[in-house]
Amino acid sequence: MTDSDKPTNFIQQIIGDDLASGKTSKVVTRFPPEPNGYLHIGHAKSICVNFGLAESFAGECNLRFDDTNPEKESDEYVQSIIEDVKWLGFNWSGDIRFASDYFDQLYQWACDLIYQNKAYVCELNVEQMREYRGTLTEAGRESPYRYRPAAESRALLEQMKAGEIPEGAMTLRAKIDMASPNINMRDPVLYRIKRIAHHRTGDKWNIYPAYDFAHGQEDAIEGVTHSICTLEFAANRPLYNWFIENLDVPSTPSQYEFGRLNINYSITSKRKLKQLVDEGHVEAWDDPRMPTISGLRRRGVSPQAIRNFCDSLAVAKTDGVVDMAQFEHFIRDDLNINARRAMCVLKPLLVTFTNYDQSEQFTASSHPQRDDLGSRELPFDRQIYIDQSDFSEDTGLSRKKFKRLVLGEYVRLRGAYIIRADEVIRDTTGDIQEIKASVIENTVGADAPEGIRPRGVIHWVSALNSVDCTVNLYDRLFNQALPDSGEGSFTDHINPNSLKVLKGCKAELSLANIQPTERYQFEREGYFCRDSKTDESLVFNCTIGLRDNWKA
RNA sequence: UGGGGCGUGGCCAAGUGGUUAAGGCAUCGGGUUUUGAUCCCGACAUUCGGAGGUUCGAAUCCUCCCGCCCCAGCCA
Repeated sequence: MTDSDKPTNFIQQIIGDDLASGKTSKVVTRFPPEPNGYLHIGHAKSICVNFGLAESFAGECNLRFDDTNPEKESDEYVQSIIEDVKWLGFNWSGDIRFASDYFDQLYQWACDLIYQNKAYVCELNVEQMREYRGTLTEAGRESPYRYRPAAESRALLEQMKAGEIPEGAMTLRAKIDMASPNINMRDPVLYRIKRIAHHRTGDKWNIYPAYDFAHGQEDAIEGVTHSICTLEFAANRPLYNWFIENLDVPSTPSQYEFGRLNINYSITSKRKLKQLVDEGHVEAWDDPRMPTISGLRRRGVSPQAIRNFCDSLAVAKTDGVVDMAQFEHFIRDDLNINARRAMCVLKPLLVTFTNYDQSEQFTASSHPQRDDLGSRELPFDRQIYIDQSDFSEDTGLSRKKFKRLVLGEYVRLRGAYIIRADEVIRDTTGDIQEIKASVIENTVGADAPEGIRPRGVIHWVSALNSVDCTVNLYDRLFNQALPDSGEGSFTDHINPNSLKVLKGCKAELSLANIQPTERYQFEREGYFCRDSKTDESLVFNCTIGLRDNWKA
């Protein structure tokens, strides 16, 4: 679908209206991750939505780190997020922004609120505050500290800031409405004491602003016009607006919410992905089985495939679960068009020709539909490898069911000769060790001669001129469609067989020195890329298998 | 349960009172093919969570009911 015939979503309609009415002159959006983990496919959707909206309306999109909680954040996460956004191909407007750059301004606004008698320092502890807050059905009670004089709150806040008050002893709270049906409005915490260093501000601060007190004001400072977030923040919107209305902010942004991305057999929660890493269920954040941007990159998924997938998703208020097959479709779609073809035998079976003793070199195109991708040379010798699954001794197999090599019959070697299997050589244990076969003359690049009907086309590699490699095959990380639902932990549903390592695979020579950023199709197998974390040996990661429409 | 949000085929969805309810994914047939890939054709909701009502006409408006998600962190 092209941009023009794609239906406009509700946010595009709102922006269109705002532009038409003059409410907005230039659209400014923002992608505001907290640097407390690596970005995942769910963030990719948010990135595409925010940057995409800005681009389509000739506006701008900021990259802002919402680093208001030093406890969970680090520079490692900041760097990974920057790399991932860049890799996806988006350009943010101006410099990278940090909530921590606004800490002074935020503090000033907190003081303003105190003098307006709309904020106070509260000495209730966590348990007491929970008790006073009330429940979903009962109103809360006002804190005994709610009406303390502004000057007193102001002095106490200064002490909190100076590190003179122990953690947990005091908070700064907004004075709104303890009976509000919206629990977020029941005197929310604005500042809490955290006497720990921040990855950017060091030990300058002993108090840090809470999300609600920071986010809208950050948007206002940056001139964000449309602040787009996910559905779970809808209940925070009245509070977001309350701060914008009660503070002397430079602009008035509006918040809109859309449904976050869920994919079956996967997880899109930073917290849970961190748990997978911390508990060692996966190798790291960029484990190729992870739905992180870095994991997908290492797996061989292209940024364009991720963007195409995200663009295929609806920006709406429904919270559905997208089928993994939909993502896989876009991964294959992009790879099919852009990946060079090569051959690699995963489970080698030696084939020796009894009527051929030369060495030739064939030229094979790198892509069946794209000449611009060039070609490569394929050495052909008297011994080759084919895949074990491509040979059978069962002569009763129908041609329709088994389009591969059968004892006594013919098969086409991709880009090379038609051959016939003549004899099976077994080892002492009775396993097939080698096939003796014959090359059919003059069949390279030519139709099969009269009377010879190859059952199909199989891939191969010269046994004398190929390279050894290791291939990592992946299966879904979870064996349950919704690992998060039901009783128990999502970790109970981890697929123990999500990684299969194949050693002793044989790759064609052209694959020996490729870069991890190049993506290949190993014909008849799937799409692969070289692993970026192992450079001493040749290791390939399977991005995704080819579609398999035949029923065995 | 108070508040907020959402329910259209197996999945994601368009649809904003007026021809036979878009499209994508998946699935199932068939064709092409030196990849069982790609590509190409074809099939796939008498019905829009349910029940009433308004209307010449309803997925779209009204009423009631049912179901699912989010909010009771000094997380974001």
